[in-house]
Amino acid sequence: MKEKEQKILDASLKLFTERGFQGTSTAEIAKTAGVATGTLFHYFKSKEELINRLYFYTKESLLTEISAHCDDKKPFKENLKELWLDLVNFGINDSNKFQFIITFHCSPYITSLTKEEIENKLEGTLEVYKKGLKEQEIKEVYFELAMDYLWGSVVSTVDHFGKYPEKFNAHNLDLAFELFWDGISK
Amino acid sequence: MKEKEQKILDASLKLFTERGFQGTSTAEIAKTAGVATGTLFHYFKSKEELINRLYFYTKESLLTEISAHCDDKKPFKENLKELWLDLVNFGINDSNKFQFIITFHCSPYITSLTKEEIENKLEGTLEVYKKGLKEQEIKEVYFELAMDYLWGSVVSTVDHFGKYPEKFNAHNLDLAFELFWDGISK
DNA sequence: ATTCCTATAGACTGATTAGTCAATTTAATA
DNA sequence: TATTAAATTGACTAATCAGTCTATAGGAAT
Repeated sequence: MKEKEQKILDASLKLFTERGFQGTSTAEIAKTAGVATGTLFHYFKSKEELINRLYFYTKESLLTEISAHCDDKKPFKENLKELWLDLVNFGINDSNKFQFIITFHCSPYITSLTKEEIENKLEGTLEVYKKGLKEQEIKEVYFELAMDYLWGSVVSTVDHFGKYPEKFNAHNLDLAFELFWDGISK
Repeated sequence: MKEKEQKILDASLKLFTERGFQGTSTAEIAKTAGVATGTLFHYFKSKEELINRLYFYTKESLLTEISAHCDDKKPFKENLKELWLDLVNFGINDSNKFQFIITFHCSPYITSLTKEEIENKLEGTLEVYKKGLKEQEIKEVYFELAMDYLWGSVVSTVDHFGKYPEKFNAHNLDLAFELFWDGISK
């Protein structure tokens, strides 16, 4: 990826997250990225293409962070905790990307094509869960409900420690995971 | 409240939720409400005042819906379930208001004054929780974490049934509550 | 050296925006 | 009925916006 293209993505991520899509002008993005508006439209044919590429880029970052969490030697709870912790840590350390994802995941500017492309990449992650289900360690709630419960727990945990940074430590992180785990386990 | 003022609030709620704050023009709001732009600015001195009054109004609606859930004769779990169900049902039945609240609760357009005013009204709701804590029915997680866990569970449940409306029935609602309850209870 | 393509710049444009203002209608009161 | 204040209108304006266009600069290939 070209250097200026990356600068434009970084600037957009920051500004879209802070002020929203319509609240951010392409002129501001160009200025923050240190390029001319013409350069922005050279790499991205419209503001909408820019936000779609940005959505794809942030979701890819998230997926990279959470790959490979199914070590058959470890107990299921441990595998699941690693996944949960990776998601929460991504939310806290890469908070701009995480906030962008949750703000724009149901935005009308993101085309369904963009969403499909990235959702397809998510399949692997689900393996952990399927294993736990097979081993009957977790409740027999249907798959979609369990997944939304997992994601909801991650989002509310990240939001919580964003609101109370002084509470962020290993002990409270364990507490938050146990809330999630005791809900989902048998 | 004057009739046209209410029409303007209703139109704003719909349009802000669908297209965002910056994505909605005052001209569109006025047209949807069936008034002239001059009338809009007669009742609301700016677009920002409009969204702040709307935030206050939607949060008041939410609070009205969830009042008085501490019947000492009933077991704690039942009281808490009523509160949880009222929140979830509000999210599903008044989905515009609910979506507006979660979309704009950390928006820069809502002043901290507006937020304070409404948060103060929330105190009463917490009584249920305090009772359960005293009776040692729930885990000794600190107060703020438990509250954020409760709200997170409500949001993810509402989102879930919004995504899969065909799954919305009493049985699955109970399932979703049990996920929450088994997390928080001892 | 010449050709040709990509990268970069920033002035410019037509469209849209939040908010104003002077004129008019409505409603209430004296 | 006459008077006055509040409600309502929509044309108007100055500012801002997304995207275009023309002009250069650089570098690779011939």
